[in-house]
Order: sequence, then C-alpha cells, then structure tokens
Amino acid sequence: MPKYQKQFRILVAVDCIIFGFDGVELKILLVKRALEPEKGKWSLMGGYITEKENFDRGGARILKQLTGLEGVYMEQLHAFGHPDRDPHERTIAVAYFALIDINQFEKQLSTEYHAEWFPIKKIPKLVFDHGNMVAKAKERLRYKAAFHPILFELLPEKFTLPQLQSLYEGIFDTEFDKRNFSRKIQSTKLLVKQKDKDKESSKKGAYYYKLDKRRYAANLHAFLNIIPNPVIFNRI
Amino acid sequence: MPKYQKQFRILVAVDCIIFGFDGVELKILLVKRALEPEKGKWSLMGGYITEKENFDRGGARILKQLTGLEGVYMEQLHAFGHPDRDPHERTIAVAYFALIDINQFEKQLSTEYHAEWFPIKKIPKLVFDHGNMVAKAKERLRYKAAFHPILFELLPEKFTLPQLQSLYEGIFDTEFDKRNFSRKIQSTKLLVKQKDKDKESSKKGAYYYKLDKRRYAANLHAFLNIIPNPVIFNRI
DNA sequence: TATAATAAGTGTTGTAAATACATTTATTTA
DNA sequence: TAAATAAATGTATTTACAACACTTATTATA
Repeated sequence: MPKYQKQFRILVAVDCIIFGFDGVELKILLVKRALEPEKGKWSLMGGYITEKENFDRGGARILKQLTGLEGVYMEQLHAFGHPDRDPHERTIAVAYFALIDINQFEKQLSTEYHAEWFPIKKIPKLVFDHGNMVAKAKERLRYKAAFHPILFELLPEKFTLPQLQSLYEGIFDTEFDKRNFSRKIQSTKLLVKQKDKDKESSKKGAYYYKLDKRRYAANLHAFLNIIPNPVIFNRI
Repeated sequence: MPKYQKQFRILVAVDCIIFGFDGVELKILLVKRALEPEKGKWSLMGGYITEKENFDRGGARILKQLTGLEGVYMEQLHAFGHPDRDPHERTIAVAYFALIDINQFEKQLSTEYHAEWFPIKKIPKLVFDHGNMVAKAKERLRYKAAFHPILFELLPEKFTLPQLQSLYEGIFDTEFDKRNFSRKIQSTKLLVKQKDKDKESSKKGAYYYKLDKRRYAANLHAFLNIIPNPVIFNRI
C-alpha cells in the first residue's frame, strides 16, 4: 500500500520515571545520557519505540533494560511533543511512570547505564524536558495515591504499618495521626497481619503485613480515603 | 546538526473526542473520514501534527478547524500507539478530549466535514481504534467530573439547576435527590443566581445561574463532592 | 535487676458532612 | 377557579472524620 504522502514523520521515544522508596524518602532512578546532545548529563531512562511494539511494551522493555524487572506497575503519564524539546531532531516522548520495590532493583542492577537514585527533593538538572516530566509524574503519583491503593507497589512483600505511614507522609509531605491512619488502612481489608515482627527500627518491633493479593487485584481501581482532605488539595 | 541515525520515524496524529450536551443526553461529534483507508466511515476529527506545533496546539487547531471554536476546555487523554492501529502506515495518535457548549457549535458549524452529533450510547462503529479512544474519554470524563467542576463547560452561559442536574445524571447514569444536589452545588459558591428564569421547560420557571468566573478559574482543580460515592465507584 | 528510653499499638468522643425524606409555591391551561 | 406541572426549600438522622493520650513490649543502662 502506498504511504500517506507529504506528511512528516517524527522520532518517537518512551521515557520512564521510575519511583522507589528506601524507607525514608521517595526517590527516582536516573541515568547518564549516552548520546549526544547532552551526553553525560542526568536523564530519565528512555529509548526509541521499535517498529513492532506499542507504548506499553516499549515502556516495559525500557524499564527491564535498566532494572531487569518485569511485571511492574506502570502507567502512561503524558505525551510530550514540544517541537524543540530535543534540539537535535524533533522527537516526541511518551512518558511512563513506574513504581518499583527499591530492594528488588538493588538485586537486579545493571551497571551499564550509571544509574543512580535521587531523592525526589534533590533532583539534578535533567536533559531536555525531563524535569517537566518528573514534575508531572510527582503530581500524578500524589493524585493517584490519594484515591487509590498504589503505594504498596513501592514496598517489599512484607512491610510494617509505620513504614507504610512514613511512605504516605513522605509523598504527601505531611504527618498523619497514626491511630487514624492505622484504622483507615485496616478498614480497607487489603492487608494481612503476619506473625513476625520487624525488629530493626524499634525495640518493641512492629508487626509485618502482607497484601491480600486477591483483594488488592480486585480493588486497584477502588477508592481509598487515606489522606485527610485539606492537607493536600484545596476543596472548594 | 546530523540526524539521529538508524531510528525510524512515525506519523503523528492528534484526534479529538468532542463532547456536547443538548439538554437531554451527552453526545460526541463525529466526522466522515476523508482519506483512504476507511474513507467515508465515521471517525473522530483528527489530523497530523505539523512541524512547528506541540500537541496542545495541534488539538486546538483541529478542534477549531471543525467547530470554529477557540479557548475551549481541552485535555490530553492518552497516546495510542499500537503498531497496527492504522493498517496503511504506522501512525501514533495523541487523543484529546474537549468539552464544548453545543449551541456555540451550531452557530459556527463548518459543513465541510459532514459532522454529526451522536448520543454517547449510540456511537456507530468507528475507524481504527477510535472506539477505544471514545471509551477511554468517557471513562476519564466521569472520573474527572466526579471530583472537579468541569461539566459547566458543556452548558451555555446561563443555565438552570435542573439542567445542571440532568447533565450530571446523564453522565453518571443515575438520579440524584434534587434537594441534596442543589445544596451541594450551592455550597461550592461557584454559581451566581440570576434574576430571570427559564420558562421553557416548566410553568413555574427555573432561575438561571451563571458561573462566578473568578471563583471558577480559581477552583478548576479543587475538589467537589457532588456525586454520592457508592453510585459510581466502588469504595473499598 | 530495676529503671529509663523508645517506638508500637490501641479506643473514645465530639463534630461535620451526607443522606433521606415531603410540603409549599409559582404559573399555565382547561 | 381548579387542576396540573415542575421548582424551590428545611429538618432530622446517620455516618464518616478528626482530635486526642495512655499502655505495652523490648532493649539498654544504671
């Protein structure tokens, strides 16, 4: 079949904003850009879309390339298409954000890309419009996490309520009352209390919990109300 | 500067899901596709991105081309990139959805594209993956409208509370108690009661309201709670 | 071995928001 | 002037949320 005439064709990339949580802060994973222009500067992990793949697959491929991980939570964030975003040649980028268990990544680390975790509050200057992408991803993560149970994706299989709370507090940059927080989390029935405790961060030790995977899968799109409203968003 | 070598370049289109409300149902505006393949079939309005424009501008251009309207509420929905979505040549599409006042459009109508409004519940078979785009846009509109005051964009400058309620009821496919609905809307303080009434749809007549544009602009991203929860979404 | 230090775990009460529900009012038409 | 129609409005009850403080388990130290 003949091609569409006279239209111009554009490079299409996928860039990944990869979030991790080390128990203290929210972080994102950056790499040193391997190509000119801006070679050697900090950048999101990305790559060009290939002839046979769609965006979701491209995103998954790129994530795997860097982290070795598969089956990770990923979501399309936004398509970025400013004509000058790559000064070298017009390139559009479809950005994805991923939530990974930072410990998994440590295991699977590929050294090839000079990857490093940066606390979300200390992101260096990034190439092109990657700074905008990160800003948008943070915003989306907050928004999504305020209503849906997605932050579990950032935690290891077993975690404690204090850990979970500190994750929420980090992301929303505020503090919650632990009694109310605990009650709300428990009321979702998404967590299953374990018999063992984490003794590392306190003398008394905190009980581990695991996700109830059945319920979790069924409720990914359901609504939580963990976050007291006025703290994050202005209600009218 | 030399181009990136060896990467392949792709056609990039923007497609618009244009919503309107005629007082009874939610509708979308479709056109007859002008090009092969699938020429003559129902399609979203779309077009290729040009060399100097970003996606937002492309979307606005395409919307204006069809409706003559500018300054309309538009939002990027999703990038669609399945390799076979256009069987003719690989093309990715960035979809936008727009909310317009259907009466404005009637005035500005361009006959060139054989545009027609279709009730959201009676959408014909569409070209390519446009059916998926519409489905995703409906979902997003519901989601967004459940939390944010965006449905006003579908109404004329002056509207009545019964009209507004029937819009919400149409979109969420349910019925609300008018006393509670009215109270919730009033509590947002976004509306200004007018002195005149709409006498068309009842004998008593219903007072017109206008948006308080100042407050509205300040609260576009604020949270409403118009929709009783269990009706639409499952809470955990 | 008793005491201090640390963080985890747990319950109750008041307040605000959401819901359920029925009557009155303005106007037109028969 | 009576009947029909849809708009407008208020209250009582229930539910959800937020504020708040003490007890418990354990380890380290005096």
